[in-house]
Amino acid sequence: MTSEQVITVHGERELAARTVPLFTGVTSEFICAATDLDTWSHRDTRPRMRPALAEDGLVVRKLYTPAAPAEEEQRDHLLTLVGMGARVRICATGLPNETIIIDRRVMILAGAATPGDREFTITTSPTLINGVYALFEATWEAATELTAYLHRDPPQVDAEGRRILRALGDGLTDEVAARRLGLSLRTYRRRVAELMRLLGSESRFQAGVHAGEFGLIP
Amino acid sequence: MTSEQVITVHGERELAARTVPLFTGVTSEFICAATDLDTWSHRDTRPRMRPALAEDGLVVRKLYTPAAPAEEEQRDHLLTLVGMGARVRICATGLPNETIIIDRRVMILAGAATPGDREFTITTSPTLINGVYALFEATWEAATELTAYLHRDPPQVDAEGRRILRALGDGLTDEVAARRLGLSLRTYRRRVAELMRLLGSESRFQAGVHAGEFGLIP
DNA sequence: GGAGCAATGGCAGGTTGCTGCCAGGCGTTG
DNA sequence: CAACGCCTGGCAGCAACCTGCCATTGCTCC
Repeated sequence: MTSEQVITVHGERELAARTVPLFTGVTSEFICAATDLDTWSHRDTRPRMRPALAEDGLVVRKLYTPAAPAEEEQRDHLLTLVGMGARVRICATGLPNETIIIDRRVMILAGAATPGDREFTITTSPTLINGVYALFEATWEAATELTAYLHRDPPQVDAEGRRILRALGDGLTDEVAARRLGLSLRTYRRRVAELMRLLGSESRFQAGVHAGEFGLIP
Repeated sequence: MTSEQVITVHGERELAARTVPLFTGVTSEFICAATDLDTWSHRDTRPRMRPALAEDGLVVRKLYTPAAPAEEEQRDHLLTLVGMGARVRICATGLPNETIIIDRRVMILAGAATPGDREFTITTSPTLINGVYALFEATWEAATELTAYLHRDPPQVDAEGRRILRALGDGLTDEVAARRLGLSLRTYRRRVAELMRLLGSESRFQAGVHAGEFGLIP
């Protein structure tokens, strides 16, 4: 039996001191998963990433929630990254605390956002890293490419719309669904027509496919 | 700055010695992600799980790849677990090395299956665990319930069926689609009805959702 | 208050989708 | 050949869905 160290640092200051050499020394792969861009790694790596990305052989993968491309500034930055060769995907389901894996040798996990300093852990344990790496792969596979994600019209569906989509997804007839949602048949169908226009669908089947693709049928 | 230990053990023997008390001491949540059931945790926990599951308040979540329910024996075992109150989901995309999180306080990650002994790491670092936990959540959300997964008839859709699904997904009316596929309207609708029965759908919208879920609309 | 506006819901008449029934074609089997 | 089963496609009738029109309601703004 052996034991390995997991270094825990408090606050971004201390973290930066320890990780700057890591970021500049990336050779083969840089992986990052986070909810949005408003994180230390964003602020920290932006100036340093550019030269690294220019080289060949370096894979940069970034995984975010839909919150990231929601704001224009962040979306533009993401597109810039894509233009520089990074691969960016959006994951419809909730995402982890920030996770970074460098060259599959070093991993940094961010703790919960507490009022005081945040905690970060840095580890080099191959077993730990491989485990998290595989988990990341699974999430990555299920996510959609940023470009494809932005290509879709922003499906801004409100709560009622989602209830209607759920009714449709449950296979209810319009009459039953309308009654269940407290709408008149006419209004329900109006809503459905609006949703179909919103989804760019020309038939209910197609609308079902689209709604599924947008993750609106949970 | 503090540092925490990650214990690395070699071989299942040594692991069992360290983890048996953990397994028996589960109080609130037991999470397991793996490719299939042929793992140490399966062999190890089967006898001990039963009483724990009987109690209320204990959540057991298990995440597997489609390989797990492929074999009848394993499928039966999974269904038994479900019957005992565990939640089992199947993740279409690749899955991690075996991961176990107990009460969100202890985490065990399995290393790669090397010819010799396997490595396992045991850690209690909250930051590490929370990070992996959130990653697990994301994968879990994207996965489908075992019962729903088994409920699907094996979506054995032949080439014509897929052409029809594509026509539906393109939003064509039955008349246009039938003409384009060289079928009579009647036969086309027969096919659609068959597909809907196959997909377990009660409306075309629902069929669209299901077809999308099965990846039949590329 | 009254004009304007947006949302609602009833109605009517249309299209589309769904299915039972039956007639015909085609290959297999006795 | 005849009988049988299977698939096809036309027809008819029904159910479901779609939408234009208009009266009503509730709201803001002048």
